[in-house]
Amino acid sequence: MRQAPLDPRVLAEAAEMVRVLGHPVRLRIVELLEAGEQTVTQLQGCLEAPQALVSQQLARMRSAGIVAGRRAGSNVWYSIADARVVRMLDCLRHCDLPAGEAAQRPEAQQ
Amino acid sequence: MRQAPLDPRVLAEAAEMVRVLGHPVRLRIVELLEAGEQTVTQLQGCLEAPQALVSQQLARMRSAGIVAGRRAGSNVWYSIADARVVRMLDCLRHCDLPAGEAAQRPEAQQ
DNA sequence: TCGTTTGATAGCGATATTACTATCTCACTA
DNA sequence: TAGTGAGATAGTAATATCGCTATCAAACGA
Repeated sequence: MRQAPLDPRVLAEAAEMVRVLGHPVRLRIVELLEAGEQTVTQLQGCLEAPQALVSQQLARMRSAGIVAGRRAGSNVWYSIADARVVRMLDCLRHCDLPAGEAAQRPEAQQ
Repeated sequence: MRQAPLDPRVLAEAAEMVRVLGHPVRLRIVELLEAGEQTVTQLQGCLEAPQALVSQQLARMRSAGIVAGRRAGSNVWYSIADARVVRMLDCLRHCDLPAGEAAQRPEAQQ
């Protein structure tokens, strides 16, 4: 039974979102944001990455509509702005390949 | 309640997979493969894209372990090789934002 | 007002992607 | 064996991404 294919526009949108998420730092950031709003400094602390890098990745995600920032005093609190992201994370978590899948990949074996 | 974060190794793996999926043509290909094995020519027909492009994207996905090809005579039948992909598609489909989400994006709201 | 903290950007070099054309390798068949 | 259809791959130019340093701009506190 054929699944209904994604509408072309939705697919393009989805690909764009997925691409932005396909980066280790950005993926970790959204994972951290899943727990609630975080400031750049907080994220920076968790990621142990230079501030500029964190800010850059946030900017990229912001312009993709994945996260949103809200200024409060001298801080900017970031949060997830696209519901699809949460489900993607959920999915990735529940799909955590049990170490076998990666191993049994043929790929240049021998 | 904090969700258990993705294991770092799994996260890196996941980011890699997600990145590969984050491309309109590749995303469409896996969507087509969801319906079952397809040859390159079949995919090419659906995608209306030059053969080399399809083959290249397949190669990229193959080397990422996302799809697998099996030769049968002069044809190569491709199929999805990573279970996570199917769930990702599922997730994207069930999240198909009904044109509203994109519109109500805050984005530089004051 | 001066210094500090928090965050955003500019600019840059290195590297990766993209999509294309042209070519090459198979497997099959006349 | 020559020809053909199905795929894979080299080569390439345009563009995008990555992560860095340096700087800029607010907001705040002394």
